[in-house]
Amino acid sequence: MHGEKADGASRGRQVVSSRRGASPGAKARLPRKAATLEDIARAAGVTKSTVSRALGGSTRISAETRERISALARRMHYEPNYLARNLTTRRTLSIGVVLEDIMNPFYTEVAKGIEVVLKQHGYVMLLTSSNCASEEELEITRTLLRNKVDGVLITPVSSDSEPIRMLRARGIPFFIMNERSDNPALNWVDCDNRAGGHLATEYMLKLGHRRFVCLRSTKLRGSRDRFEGFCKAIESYGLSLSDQVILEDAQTREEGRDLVDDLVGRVGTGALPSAMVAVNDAVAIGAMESLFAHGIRVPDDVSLIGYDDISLAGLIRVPLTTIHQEKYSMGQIAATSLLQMLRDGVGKKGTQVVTHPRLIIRQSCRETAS
Amino acid sequence: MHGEKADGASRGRQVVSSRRGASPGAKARLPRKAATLEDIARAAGVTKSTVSRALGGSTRISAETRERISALARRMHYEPNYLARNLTTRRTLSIGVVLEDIMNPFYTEVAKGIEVVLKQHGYVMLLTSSNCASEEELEITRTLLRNKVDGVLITPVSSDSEPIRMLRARGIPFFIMNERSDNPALNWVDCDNRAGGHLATEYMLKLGHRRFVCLRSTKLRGSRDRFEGFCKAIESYGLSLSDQVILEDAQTREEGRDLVDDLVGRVGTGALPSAMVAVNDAVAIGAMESLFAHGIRVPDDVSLIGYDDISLAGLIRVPLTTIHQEKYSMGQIAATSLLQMLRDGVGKKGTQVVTHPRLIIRQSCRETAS
DNA sequence: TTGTACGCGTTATCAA
DNA sequence: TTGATAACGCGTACAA
Repeated sequence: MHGEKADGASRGRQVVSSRRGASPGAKARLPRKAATLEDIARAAGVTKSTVSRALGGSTRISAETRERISALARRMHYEPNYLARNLTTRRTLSIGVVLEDIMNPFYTEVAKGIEVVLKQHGYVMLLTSSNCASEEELEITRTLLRNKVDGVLITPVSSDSEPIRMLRARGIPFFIMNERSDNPALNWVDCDNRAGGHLATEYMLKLGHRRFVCLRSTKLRGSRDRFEGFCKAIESYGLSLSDQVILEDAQTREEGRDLVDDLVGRVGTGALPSAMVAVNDAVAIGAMESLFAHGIRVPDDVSLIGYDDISLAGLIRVPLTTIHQEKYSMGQIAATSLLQMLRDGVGKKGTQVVTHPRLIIRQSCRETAS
Repeated sequence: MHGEKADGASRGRQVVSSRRGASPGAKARLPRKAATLEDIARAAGVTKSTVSRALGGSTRISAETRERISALARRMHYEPNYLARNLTTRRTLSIGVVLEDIMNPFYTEVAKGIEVVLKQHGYVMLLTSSNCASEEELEITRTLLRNKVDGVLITPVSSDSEPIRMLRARGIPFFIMNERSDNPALNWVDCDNRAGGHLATEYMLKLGHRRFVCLRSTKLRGSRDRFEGFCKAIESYGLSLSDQVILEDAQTREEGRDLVDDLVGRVGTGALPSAMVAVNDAVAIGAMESLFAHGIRVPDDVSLIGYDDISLAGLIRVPLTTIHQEKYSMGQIAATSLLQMLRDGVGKKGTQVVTHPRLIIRQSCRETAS
């Protein structure tokens, strides 16, 4: 601890010239030169090939020299240069991860699932957000290619977007998350959103609700399927869709709040349907804010159901009944499968996994009074 | 668009042998060989140095050839190999980011701030969690070194931990987040936790509270300073610390809940102090759960204040009064400063930034009845 | 304005 | 078991 400061300054390291700041006019500071195979070879009195073998765990080397060289390498704080290694081996032990948005608690969980698996296998993760913008997604993908990632995990804007084509063209193994494709060659893991939408709506129907507000989205991933599930459930009960209030463009918490604000402003608090189905938890939370702000109680006056089961769903004002998605698993599945592809090669037919939604009953829904 | 499928398959590319899967017994699939400078040079009838200059924006090249080569490069879908480039330029345009835990909403916001800045400047982010474990942190740092990141952003287990020493020894620019150091050479951005702890407690005192439960931690980053702020505030009101209930080892929501469960079990619901100060929001949320479970209302019976202002703090059952930390800014500041160091070189004295906590008044605190 | 030649750190293929 | 040598893809002095 006390020796720490002296450490960096006084300890004699191999490279004497080419010190930082030594060369005049060098604006940007370059890192001290790290020990290389060559350095160790020199110190050990062998060639770098021998060192490479010793450290690489090759069999064609005597136990004695291996031990000697390993000790030396340790003493010299040798760390292999993965970049240089990639030049010959074509592998970087790095995986590109493209998510819609890191901040989104949904994707945060996915990221965690990925991270755990990758770390376990010694891979690093190059993480970026696409923000759902095609151009940005494309740019990111290019950057990943330039960095020679071994594979890519991606929640693409669309499964036939340009980045997907690029990855295919380059032959880079990749795995699609939270989206699916008809192409049997592609690998993906996706939630059964249709079933989820149906599940949510059916639960409300079973509680006796007959008039609905549906806060849907046309842009959000999987939202179309969820809406289809909603419609199917409604119709299976002999109800008419045209009797329901369908609000579009509900993506965020703010939009959820504003849409409900708007609706209440138009129809008043009295004529409100007794049930609300939201495309996701964020929208549901926004809707709940608006309802309470108007003196409408959840679930006493209006029942409300979300989708995703993000971590805060159970912690909000009224714990949210919602549809659970296996987010952590989604990341794990994708990462594990990708690494397997890296090991075994990619087959003709892709790996395609559908995860199944679960209803999580909390306190935001109740039976209708009637 | 329609030509897409044919693209990868039919267009004659240089490398004819060494196709994927072509070589028998090749277990791991290798990516198709991407176009290199050499390939373009051949196609253009020049040398690779010319191509390098044309694409690198050098001035010593005729506009005509530059245009011709650029067009060719575009047509051949050329992407520079950043890894190979690093061998000569010593820069990778990549930054290693080490956070305690990606899933932690606090660090998620920090990560977002970092990501935005890095992307803006064309850097990629190698993101990992240390999970607060020294060995893991060390291993991660090694991996980052091996990947030759240009710089590192880190929330270290401690500011004099081994990884910090390694980075210093290697001369790799790095920036510490959410932690500080006495060493004037180090760069860090940290919140003034002492002031924050004081702020929270003082607010409670002003509301009339005189008996406190303090849910503190000895492990958590910054928790000692927060506790000091707590103590100082208590004493400045002429109160005795020994009259307060100090509960240690409160880190997580679960621990917050269990500690309060415990306390209520021991002293009963009647003799509970009127105010609770938690080391962070997670602990506060756990405490709130426990209180409600015992029929103790917040803020009617007990006032409760958190710390961090994580995104869900305003959304929980009773919107949480808390101390706000500039998390997003913290990431931004660290990333921006690091990139600047990369450009201008690191000076003798480090950049050290203290961010100031703010009190966010919501609904979990109220004046004492008396 | 362009070409030649070399080095970066590593693995791989020979030959010794 | 070891050594010499050639890649790998790129940048860059230096020469033309």
